[in-house]
Amino acid sequence: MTVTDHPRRATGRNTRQRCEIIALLEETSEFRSAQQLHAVLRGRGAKVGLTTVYRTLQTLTEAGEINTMRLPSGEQVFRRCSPGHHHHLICRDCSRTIEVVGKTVEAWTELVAARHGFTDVEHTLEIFGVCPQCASKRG
Amino acid sequence: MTVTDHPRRATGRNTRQRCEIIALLEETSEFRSAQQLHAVLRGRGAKVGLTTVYRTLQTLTEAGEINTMRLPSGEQVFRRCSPGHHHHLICRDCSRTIEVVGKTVEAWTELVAARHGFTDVEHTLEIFGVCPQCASKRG
DNA sequence: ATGGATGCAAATATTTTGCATTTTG
DNA sequence: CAAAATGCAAAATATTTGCATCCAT
Repeated sequence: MTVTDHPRRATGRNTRQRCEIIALLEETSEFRSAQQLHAVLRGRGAKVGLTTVYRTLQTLTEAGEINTMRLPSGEQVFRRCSPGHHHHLICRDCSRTIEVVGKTVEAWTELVAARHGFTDVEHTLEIFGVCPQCASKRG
Repeated sequence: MTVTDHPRRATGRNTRQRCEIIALLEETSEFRSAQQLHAVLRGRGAKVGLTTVYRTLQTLTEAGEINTMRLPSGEQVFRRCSPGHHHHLICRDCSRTIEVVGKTVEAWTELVAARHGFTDVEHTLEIFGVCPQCASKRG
């Protein structure tokens, strides 16, 4: 028996700022940095401090409400949890991104981690290549 | 026919600093940050600037002589290339790193990419967790 | 000698923290 | 009201860059 819905844990008080940040995260499932999120909120006229954005994202991450990862540049990016873990197939030229799901990989990483006695396992996998469109443009 | 040895490309001038950095990288295959490497060199009495360490690591990375990745903390870490493509199982607490090889994953990424018509495919996969030692220290 | 390499200091960039003030429950 | 949340400013980190000097080729 597996419970698949996440019970939307309490993450503190419902302040205006927190609600706005959460609402923004709900809009898309794309990864965005704290700075980007803050800029969007400011652009919309919402009065939210950058510090609050950072602190809220941290709280939400700890509560398991959002996912986070690091870009190769070192920036930390966040997105709302999408129903189901997946990876990305990214075009090196045009950045087109395709979401892919892989039971195979999930199982393999679990196995490898378990074999070495690791717990609290997570993983990141990104596939980079050139998409058909960009490949044909090249010749 | 597959060539497995890397031809040790030229990476500029053989300055004392560069030689010392490269020699240090050769000592182990563990991932270390620029700051760590710099501290070790300084500790040994080698006169090398942090800036030079950063610049040398960047040059070596571009030349394909060393591998680099980001820790969840955001720090960039480097290590000499080991022969053969592999992935890492990394402890979130102590950063202990175990190299793992996975035909399964390699095959899966190839398949996924091919299915979408992608070419020139590469991928990155890192597994994060808590190693047995750190887990027991926690209780 | 000459262009690449170095190193200091200063600039960036990102994220965190101290603390006084505001707000939610 | 009390505890939690906010926001500013400043600190802490990590990395990069300007520029004068140095040195390997």
